[in-house]
This record gives sequence, C-alpha cells and structure tokens, in this order.
Amino acid sequence: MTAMDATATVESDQRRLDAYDPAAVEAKWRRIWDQRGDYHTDVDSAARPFYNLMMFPYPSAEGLHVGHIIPFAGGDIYGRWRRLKGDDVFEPMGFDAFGIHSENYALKIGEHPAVVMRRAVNNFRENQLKRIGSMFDWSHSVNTADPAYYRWTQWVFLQLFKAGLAERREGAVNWCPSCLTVLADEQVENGHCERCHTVVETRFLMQWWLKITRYAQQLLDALDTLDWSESTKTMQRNWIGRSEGATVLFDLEGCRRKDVTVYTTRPDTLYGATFLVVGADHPDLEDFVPPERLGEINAWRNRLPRERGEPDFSVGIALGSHAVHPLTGDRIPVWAAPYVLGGYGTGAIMAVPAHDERDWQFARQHGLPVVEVISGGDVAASAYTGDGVLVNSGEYSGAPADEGKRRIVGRLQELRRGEPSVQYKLRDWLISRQRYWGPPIPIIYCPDDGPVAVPEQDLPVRLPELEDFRPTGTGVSPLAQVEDWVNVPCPTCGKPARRETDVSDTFLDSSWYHLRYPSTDFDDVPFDPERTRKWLPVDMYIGGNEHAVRHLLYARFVMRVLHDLGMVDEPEPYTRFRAHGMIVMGGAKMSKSRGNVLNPDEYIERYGADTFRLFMMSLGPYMEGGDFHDEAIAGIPRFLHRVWRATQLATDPDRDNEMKERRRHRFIKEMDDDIANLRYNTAISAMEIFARALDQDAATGSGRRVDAETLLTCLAPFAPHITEELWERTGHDGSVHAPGSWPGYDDDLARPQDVSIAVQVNGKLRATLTVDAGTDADTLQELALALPRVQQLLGGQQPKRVVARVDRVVNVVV
RNA sequence: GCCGAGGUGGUGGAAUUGGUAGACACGCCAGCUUGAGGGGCUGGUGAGGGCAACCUUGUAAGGGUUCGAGUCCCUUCCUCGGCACCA
Repeated sequence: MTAMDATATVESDQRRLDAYDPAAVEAKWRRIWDQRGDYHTDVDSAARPFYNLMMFPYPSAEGLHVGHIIPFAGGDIYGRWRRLKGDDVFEPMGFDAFGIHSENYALKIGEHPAVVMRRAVNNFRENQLKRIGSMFDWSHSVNTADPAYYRWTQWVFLQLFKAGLAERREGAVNWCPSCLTVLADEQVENGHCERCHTVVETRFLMQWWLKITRYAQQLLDALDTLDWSESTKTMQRNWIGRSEGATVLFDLEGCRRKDVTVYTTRPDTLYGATFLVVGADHPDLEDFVPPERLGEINAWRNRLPRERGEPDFSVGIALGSHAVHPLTGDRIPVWAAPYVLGGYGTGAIMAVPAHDERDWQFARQHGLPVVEVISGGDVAASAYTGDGVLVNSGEYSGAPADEGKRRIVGRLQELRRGEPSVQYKLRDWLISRQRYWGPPIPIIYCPDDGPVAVPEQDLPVRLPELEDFRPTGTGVSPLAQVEDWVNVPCPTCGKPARRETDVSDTFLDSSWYHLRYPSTDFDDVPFDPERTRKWLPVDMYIGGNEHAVRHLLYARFVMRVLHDLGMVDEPEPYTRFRAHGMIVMGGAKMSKSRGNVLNPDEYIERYGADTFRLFMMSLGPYMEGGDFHDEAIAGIPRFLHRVWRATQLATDPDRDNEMKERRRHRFIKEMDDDIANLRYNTAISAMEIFARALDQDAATGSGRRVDAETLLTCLAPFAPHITEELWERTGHDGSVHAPGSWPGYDDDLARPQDVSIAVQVNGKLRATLTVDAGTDADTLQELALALPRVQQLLGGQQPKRVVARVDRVVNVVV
C-alpha cells in the first residue's frame, strides 16, 4: 500500500466513525454497570480490601455545587486506579443528614426537616451523585438521620457514657435574645447573631461533654504514625496545643481561699512575678476577694462586655487580697482581669511583666512594677521574651534560662510548692444541642438514680414526629414539649422519670460512620467484628481541610475509645488522609447566601460527566485550591475527541517498535506516579501528550492497538464512560475497568535512551547536544568543546574550567 | 501577632538531587477545512531587538552562596488557610 492509499483509507475510516455523543454514552454505561452490579463490592470475600472513603455530603436544598466534585471525582479516580491495580476497592457514599443547617432551612421554608431531607437526599443521589461516574457502592449507604443509623450513634454515646467519658456539667451556650434560640458557634459572627445581628448573650446550661481531653496526649502522639496531609496534622497539633511548664503554689492572704496554683511556661522568671491575675471568668473568683469587697467586685464583673474582641489591657481590678511569693516571701497584689482565661491552665497566672508581652501591657496600664529577671532586653521599653541569663533572682542569678528553669522547679518540688506540668488547649467536646433535628441523647433522669443510660435493647430513642419543631425560646429543646415522649419510667427502678431532651452534635454522627459502611446489612450490631477487621482502618480518606480539626479529631477520639474498650482492633480510623484544595469563586467560598454557587448539573448536561471530571481535575494541583473559572473547559472535549478518533483508528498489531514501546512505558510510569500522588493535573497533561502522539500515528495508519489499549486503561479512572465505550468499540469483551488490568511498565524501558544535554558558556545556554543516556562526563566535555558554536564563542581561548554532569549539562567557563 | 501554604507569560498552571524556565491547556494570531455556528485541523505565541542565524532580558522586591538558582541562605513586601489574650 502506498502512503497515498494509506491516507485515503484513514480518511474514509474517519468518515465512518460516528460522532462522540457523551449523553448517550454515559447513559448507556450507567445502565449497564448498574444492571451488572459492577461496583458492588463483595465485602466478605475481598482478597485485597481497599477502603476508599470520601467525606460524605450534608444534603442541602441547593444541591451539590461544583466544589463538591473535587472530592467525589478525585477520590473516585484514586479508587478506580487501585481497582485497576488489583485491589478490591470498597467505595461507599452516604448522607450527613442531621444538623442545624437542615433544621434552619426547614424552618425558613416552613416544611418539616424530615421531608426536606428526604427530597434533598433523593436529589443528591439520583440526580447528582449517580451522574458523576463514581463507582459508589449504593448497597452500603448510610443516612445519619435514619433511625437504623442513629440507633448506633446513640449506642456510641452510651459506650462513652459507660466508660466514664461522658459527663454532665454546666456550660456556656450562645443565646440570641431576638431569635430566642441557642446558636451554634458557627452561627455567631464576631459576637452577633448571623441572622438578625443581635448581640449574642451567654447562658449557662447543664450539658453533656465528651472527655476528649483525656486523650489529648495520645491523639497528639499518634499523629506521627499517620500518613496525612502535613497541613492537617499541623492544624491538629495546634488545636491540641500542648505546652510544657510548671505549676506554682502561692499562699493567699486577705480572702477566703488559702492558696492558689498558677501555671507558667516560664518558671525561670518566677522572681519577676510582681502580681497575680485571676481570670475574670474564673468560676471561683469570689473566693479570691476580701469579703468586704465582694459586692464591688461582682458589680465590676457584671459590667464586663460579653464579647471577645481585641484584648483590652486597661480592664482589670485589684481585688485587695495578696499572694505570698513562694521563694522570696514578698507580698504581691492579686488582680482580676479578662485577659486571663478562667478556663485554661489553672485559671490564674503569675504575672511577669518584664518577660511577657501581655503582662507588660497590663502592668503599664495599671502602674504595676516591672522587674527584670532575664538579661538581654530593655524591659523599660518592651517585654523581653527571649532567652538570657537570670538576674535579680537570688541564688539563681547568673544561671542561663534553661538551667534556671530546672533549678527553680526543683526547688519548688522540694518545698512541695510546684512541679512540672503539661497543659493542652484542647477542650472537652460539648455535644448537647437544644434543638430538634438530631439524635436524642439516650439518657433518662430519675429522681433517685440520676442520669441513667437507656438500655441498649431500647435503642433507638426515636426522634418524635413533631409538628412544631421550632426552638421554644426557653433554651430547651422542642422535644421537651412532647410530654408522652419525655415521661418514661426509670430503666433501673421503674419510678417516673424524664428523658434528656437535647439532641447530640452532628459531629457525633460522623465520628463513626466509616465503621458502619461495611456493616450496613447488620441490624443487630453497629459494626460486625469480622467486617471491621477486614476493612478498617480506612486506606484512603479524602476531604476538605475545613474538617481538619473537629470531624477528624472527633473521629480519631471515638475510634481510640472503641479500641480501648476492645471493640475495634485499630486505634486510628484513617491511615491516609489527603486534604483537597478548596474551590472558591471570586475569592469567596461558594454558598447560596453569597449567590456564587455553580451547579455541576449544567456542566454535566452540556459536556458530560467525563469532560467535567477531567476538567475539574485539570484545574491545578489537587491539594491546592483556587478560583473557579470555566473558560478552559473547551480543551477537554477536544482531547476526548482526539482519543475517540485515535483509539478507534489505531489497529496496528505491532508490539515491538522500540521507540514506541519506550514511549508507552514512560507514559505508564508517569501515570502511575502521578495518580499515586494525586497529581491529576500533570497526569492529564501526560495523557494529552500521549493521545496526540497516537493520533498522529493513527493518521498515517501506524497507530498501534497496544498504545490505544494503554491510553484507554490509563484514562479509564478519569473518564470512566467514554473509555468503556471505546473499549467495546475496539473489540474487547470485558470492561476497561476490569480489576487488575492496569498495564505494568519496565523501569529500563521507561528510562529515556537519549538525553538532551544543555551546553552552556559562562552559565548561559548556547547549544544543546543529544547523546545516549549515561554518556560519561569526559565524553560530554569533548563533544561540547568540539561544537562549532562553542569554538566560536571561545574564540581560541582556553576554557578556565569545564563542568560536565552526566545526563544534564556541560558548562564551559572562560 | 503566631502557625502553615504560596507569589512563575494575557490566564490556569509545568519544571527529578540546584542543571535547557514557561510542559499541558485556555485565550490570542495566521492558514486550511466545513452545512460561516461560541465546529474541526495545522502552525505560531514571555518581553525587547534583528530580514535572519541569533542577541539581550525574564520566576514578588533586594542582597548572598555557586561553574550554574524558580529551586539553597538572609532581609523586605504581598496573597490564601488556620489559630487568635492559651500565660
């Protein structure tokens, strides 16, 4: 056949190809996969289980926006790749359907949250999630608002309760006096209600807390064992906020209380303590006050503004009592001020104005003495917080700061007046919500037996069908109105008792959902031990960093508790976690209130899911985020069109062409490396290059079938429908997604055989040289110096120095 | 203020251990093609200069180390995310 004939044949072939119709192709394969059950994972017999999880959505009324596609498509690409590599991938999806946002929305439109949710979940699943081509196994889905699920959320609470990790005590809540309701922290925008902008007040209610602080050290230490995005681990470390220091006991004079312990990270500055400060919100502040001044101090305290804003160091009051310095015996005044937090450390501090910025500010405002005890700064001008040598510190003067720390703490220990101490910023987890749309906390209050756990066989405590679920304005949950639900006999003694009427935090719902997915078909246990052993911990978890702290920390805490109770083997829920970047629009998060929500449906409608997935993944590095622009989407259909044409025309059975084999192996290696590291944008670039090369081969009749197969398999995780269609059209029987069918590569073949060497003169590129890979430095130097261009630039001079690096560069220095 | 991640063409973004800056794509320009429609294909495209081969310059700003710096070090500025009186 002549070249002309070949061209003619190719052209007629091209005419025979019908056009790529994404809508038809995608509908066809969705149906076939569904009928064949391709993505039902056999959770019992899986030989190489791989649990691929993405954070489940909260099903809002407005539907998914384009930002949601990042985790769902990105996680799915990873899962599909693992499946092609031979793993038995389990990829479930569910709905975080409880919570204050759904409730508020339901309130707004005057419908029942259960109705709103049913509609939203249905829309999410049928119209959105099922269309994006992800291989979710819908036979293992969860809905946190379903009694079959929240029954076990309540069970989880009871395990914590029985382990002594749930505690009822008074806690502050945000209260909006205009909306007459309790507000979640995220509904408060710098001290004001997000809806009516009224100043939010603080109310104290008896509430349930989970004692996550007991696990602070474990949660911190175990971070080192996790393969998580570094940024996420850093945020958790900061949130846990471990600090090391010492406690110091000061005797008190002139008040009811005889002594007080303070916490400091700088015991070396003890001699510089010129006053003591108790947090203005300290629960026992009155005990620090001389009795005759109680009225005055309480009045002062009640006048303090409730909002927290910029620290105001002018606010503070001398209580009139005194503390005795444990080493010098000096009497120093005791103050109260809001710049000290009553809830952190011991709620009181020794103030060392010379060496602490805040104490310095406060001392200056109130005319308190500043005594330098660490040399190295000018404490008259500003606090010096650096290191130095102790001065004005009695027998410790002259010691370096770290030695001073040790010796002073040692001395305090001898005197039984102090000891080393570790503090954490982490607070206990407040789970009580005075609302309707959540799982009732399964506790019954008995006048005789106190709070009693609802017996496990009585779970779930169903959320009553309530017509009027509006907040009551009294600060109690609307559930309190349902008399026949509230009044129950005590499970222990049978006497009349009352149910807890608060519901739990939605983060409790999601703190254990990964344990439920594999076991959704069990209704007698929350998670089957065998299934759990097989599937947990989650192998890959993908989600947004907005959950870096709360969700991910609570889930770790709950897993660890269940582990300590012997219920799960592993102490950590997620072996590997990757935070994807956040897509914003016009620099702001997408949200309905900002009016910048873009719906993926329209894109899928117009371009198809394959194009949309590829486009979203090509925007930039997966772990970074950025502004969403759709201008560049046009490049993706062009690429798919090229794949459509090239793979169907590539029929050459040749498998031996060395140049093409090298190209193919290099391509596979690149795909493997990129996908493994979630570098989807560069993977797509590699496919575009490979597809173009194949297309050019195909145009001359030399497109190889094996290249087409390789391209389709590599593209399959990204564009599952079109690749399946082309796989069929190119005469294959099975699925392109068949487990284990990812092509292998040979490292030697993947290495380039020729390399292009940069030839520089005085560091400037003047020529290039193509040589066999691995050509030794002496040869490179010789070849480079022989180049006419180099000779010309040398102009007869001898080079002063020649640097040659194998496979890289030759630099001739004159 | 503290912690973390960044700053590369008109745009999104590529660049192994320091070794040819700008891969791939959008946009734009030119040509071809078609049933002129926001279609398809091919080529060009950092900036300045030159008919050209080429030259100069260029990765937020300034300085430094090096044969060689987007990459390493120091200083400054800016953007994004988190924490914000945590003693």
